[in-house]
Amino acid sequence: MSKNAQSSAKSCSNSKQVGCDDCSLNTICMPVSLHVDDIDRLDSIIQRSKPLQKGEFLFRANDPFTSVYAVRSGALKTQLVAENGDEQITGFYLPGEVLGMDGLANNTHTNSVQALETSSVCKIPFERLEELSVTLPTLQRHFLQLMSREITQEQQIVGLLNKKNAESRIASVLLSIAKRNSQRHLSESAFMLPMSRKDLGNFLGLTTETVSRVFSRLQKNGLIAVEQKQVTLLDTPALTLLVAG
Amino acid sequence: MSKNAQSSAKSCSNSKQVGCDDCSLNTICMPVSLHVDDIDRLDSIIQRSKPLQKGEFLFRANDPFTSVYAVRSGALKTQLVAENGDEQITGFYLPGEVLGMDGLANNTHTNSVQALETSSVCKIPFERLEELSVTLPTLQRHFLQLMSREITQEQQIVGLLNKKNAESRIASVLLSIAKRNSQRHLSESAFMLPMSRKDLGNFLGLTTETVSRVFSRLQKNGLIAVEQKQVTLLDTPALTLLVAG
DNA sequence: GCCATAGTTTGATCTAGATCAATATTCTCC
DNA sequence: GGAGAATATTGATCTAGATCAAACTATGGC
Repeated sequence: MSKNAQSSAKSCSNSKQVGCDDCSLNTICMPVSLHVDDIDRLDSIIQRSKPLQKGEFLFRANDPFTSVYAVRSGALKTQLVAENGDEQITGFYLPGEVLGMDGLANNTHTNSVQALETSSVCKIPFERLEELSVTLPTLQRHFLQLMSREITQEQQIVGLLNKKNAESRIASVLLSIAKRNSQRHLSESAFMLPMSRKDLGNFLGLTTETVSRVFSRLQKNGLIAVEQKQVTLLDTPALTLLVAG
Repeated sequence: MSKNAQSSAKSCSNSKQVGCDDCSLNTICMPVSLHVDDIDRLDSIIQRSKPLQKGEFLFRANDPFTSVYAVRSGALKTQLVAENGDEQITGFYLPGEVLGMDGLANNTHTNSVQALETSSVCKIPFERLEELSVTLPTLQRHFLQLMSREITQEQQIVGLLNKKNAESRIASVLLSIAKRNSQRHLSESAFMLPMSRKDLGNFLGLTTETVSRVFSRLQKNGLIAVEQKQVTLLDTPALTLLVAG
């Protein structure tokens, strides 16, 4: 059994055939109070396909927009590619999180989405979702909220990049992952980073070397323990203070 | 007549009582094909109030979310305020542009919005808009697109901050304003910057000094002419190249 | 018109993080 | 299991832009 398959099996708490109503992630991706038969209707439009292997693309920039996607297991990164070829990672997506709304503006995706490890997603065709939304106002509102949250998150990142040094930025990402893990009832103090130092640096506007140095320094100062991709937060209050500072 | 009143009268091509159907900005803020009576229905929910003076707030962070707003004249800035007090400007909004969608996520605004000069806005109560959207799917879709565009714009800014130097960032903002002016059939090579050097620096993650120096350098190299807030783009291709480089 | 205040410009110096470079470690695939 | 390729760490040096400092200029209030 490969390492990827292991980690996939571990992070995917649902078997392939499970529906939304049985999915342990439904409180994250669809935290709306829907009737049982409404959930069934939602469930009926959702397509589940075979998992993406590490490095595989879910879709690419300029692909036509058809659907949004909920992550079921694994982890993915979204990225923009500039004309000159250099890439900007715009986000990391963990189980329960929804991505793909970038494609709505022009019916074409601006981001490419790539699996960081073996990952599976639920594909939600947008036209079907829109039809469903007409009779389910709370579902409609939920999607507006998801998008609004995406906007405010991006704005937070802009603030992070403009106002914070390398240590704050790294601390912020670590705490963000911790928080999202705790929402999935996983450990919020010990976890596997799904992305490389390079990806993390790209996302945060830092070089690989700086990311590595900051990890070493945080470890030396007893705020975290790092062993390859395994990270343990040893002093969350200090990390929180770092982010604020 | 004050300078502000002049610039307001100039940039506001609509008198106070004009409706959406007569508003010269409707191709920007509501570029959806609506029937005449649908426009009237939209028009009927929109509230127009007295202009904001420079420095006045449209709303503040933590205010309850009730409405989104279309800029009719003037210019506004949106900003986040961190716990430690420092501010991050998240956007500048010009006539025809819609703001306030940040409040949808938690029914509370995360941004504060402040007038950079005398400005008037159309207030669009969101609940009324939602009701209207049920029977006007194109209106619904339009709002999703507005929000999607906001997400991709923020992502572009993240890329700008992470990958580009001071000159590129400034050039990028100048070209952005030029483009938005041209959409309003104003000059795209000569315009008044509505924001201070400080605001521009805050937005772009630069100090006032650096903004000032870059302006001087771009002027010395013949790419722009600057006289206080009046900017003239003298070599748009070179500026475009700067942004790409 | 005059003053106070805020905003802008320009110069000198400093520094966080980039860049360059070398080594070490971990994956990958035969 | 081993060769080669990624990926990560650590060190030395360099630099874009910050910071500190000092004029200079526009602007709003009286």
